[in-house]
Amino acid sequence: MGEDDLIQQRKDKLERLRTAGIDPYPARFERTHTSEQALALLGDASANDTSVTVAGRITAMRQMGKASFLDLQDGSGRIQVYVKQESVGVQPYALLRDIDLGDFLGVRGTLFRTKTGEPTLEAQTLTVLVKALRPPPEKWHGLHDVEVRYRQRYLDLLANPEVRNIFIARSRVVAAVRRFLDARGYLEVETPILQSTAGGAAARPFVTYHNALDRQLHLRIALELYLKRLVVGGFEKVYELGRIFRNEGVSTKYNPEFTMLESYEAYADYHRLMAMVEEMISGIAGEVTGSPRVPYGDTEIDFSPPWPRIPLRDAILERSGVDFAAHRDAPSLRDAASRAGVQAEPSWGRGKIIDELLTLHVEPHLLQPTFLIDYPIELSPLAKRKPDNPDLVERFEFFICGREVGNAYTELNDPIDQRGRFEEQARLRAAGDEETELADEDFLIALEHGMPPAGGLGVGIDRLVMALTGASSIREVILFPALREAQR
RNA sequence: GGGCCCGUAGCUCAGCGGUAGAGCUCCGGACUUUUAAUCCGGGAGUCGUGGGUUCGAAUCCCACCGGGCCCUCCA
Repeated sequence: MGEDDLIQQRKDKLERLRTAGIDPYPARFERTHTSEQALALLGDASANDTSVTVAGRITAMRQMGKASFLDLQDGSGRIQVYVKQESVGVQPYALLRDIDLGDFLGVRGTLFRTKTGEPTLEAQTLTVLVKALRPPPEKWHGLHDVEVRYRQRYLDLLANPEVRNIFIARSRVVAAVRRFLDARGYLEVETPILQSTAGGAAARPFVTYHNALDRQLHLRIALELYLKRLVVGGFEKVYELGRIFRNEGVSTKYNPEFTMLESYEAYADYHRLMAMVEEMISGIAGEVTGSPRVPYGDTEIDFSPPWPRIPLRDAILERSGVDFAAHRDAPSLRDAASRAGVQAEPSWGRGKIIDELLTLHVEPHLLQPTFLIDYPIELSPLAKRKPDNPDLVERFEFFICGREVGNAYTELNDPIDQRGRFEEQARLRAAGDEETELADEDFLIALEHGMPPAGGLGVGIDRLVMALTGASSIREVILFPALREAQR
């Protein structure tokens, strides 16, 4: 029986229902209980014999002549339904002939326990709510084909409860972030996704076009520059939780659109932000998973503060033997890096080589939450210099499960220094580096009006959810991850 | 963009030069407390697509399409 035949069979059943005067797609249905609420009633002796009405999708059917058992799944769980010809009548019972797995049914009845003790709803009336025209995934093995899981996520969600739980966790993480920041007096804002120049990060943007304005636009690659304008405008604590877009490859760590949290707080510096990150993320871990320690593979991640704070220079020196502070120019550092196995291309500047040393030698080892602090100025065109060392900036990134999850710094608010940094980025771009920060004249004008000292934070929400749920691929925490166009 | 692996029934998979298979799903029959219900019977396929080698290709070779993992790219 091919797929088309299975669908035709279900269409035939649909017609039989219609012929019998049954609407297979009624507009509404009143249920009195979810499956979870109904099951809870069985523990309550005073509720015995009360009539309950539930509704859900049929996930299993065991028919035994004049009686049948159905499993009904709804948003709260699953409940077994017992349908007896004697109770519902001969005609309604015969209806089951035209019911399939995947159909939705409303059931009114009373609760009892079977002889094996399973709480069960004995049906008095059945109502067809939806006739499904395609068969659901098979029940034993469930759905494992990764491509189908991603392309038809609804089937994945129906068949695999652990997948459902990941996305429930994701929703709770986002809600907890909002609660945390709102409670600290932050204001949630929304800034443009379509921008004339996409700034705030070193990444290639997607390009699009506005017909009426006859103008090329870019999808944002970061939230940063607009949020800082708001700090200039007097909002002292702002944040945005939003989708950003980067025109780059797809892998277990990267999806071209992902969710970023960025927050800015006047009169905070990067030390304050480290304390806030520890408090926020360990708190979220507790709220979402029930504990600040979360299982990860055969070990566990401990989110309890404080997290180690390691200067980037020390971390790279320890893991690769390269002391970038001892190599003040790109050629010298390139030599040292190549001895440590990093093949730097000629177009790479000093910052890019340091970044590569970090990615290759340090990042994979940072399983437990760790702050790396004090980055070289070449890598951080929007961060404020350290007062005692102008080659370094007051910046940290934090890592969990061997992946970068967040980035923060004391914001550069000196407009003249900022202009100089953009000019340096432009020189790197001219030298062949495609991923540099683009100068944003409008942003510079804002800074020239004066931005208070401030600390800014960015957190990759997808990767945070990965760390909290033990997911090994970013596609497991994005409902509809980027894929190539389907065949056929 | 590169390397390795994968694509066979609606689902999960076996078969790896000689007539396309299993379990579940599906259809018919029996069955009033089943729960991977059971028992009897029956259906189900462009073996990802296109070329090639061969008497003969799901099986070997090449290209393409799609997916996975690893590299590259990427805060």
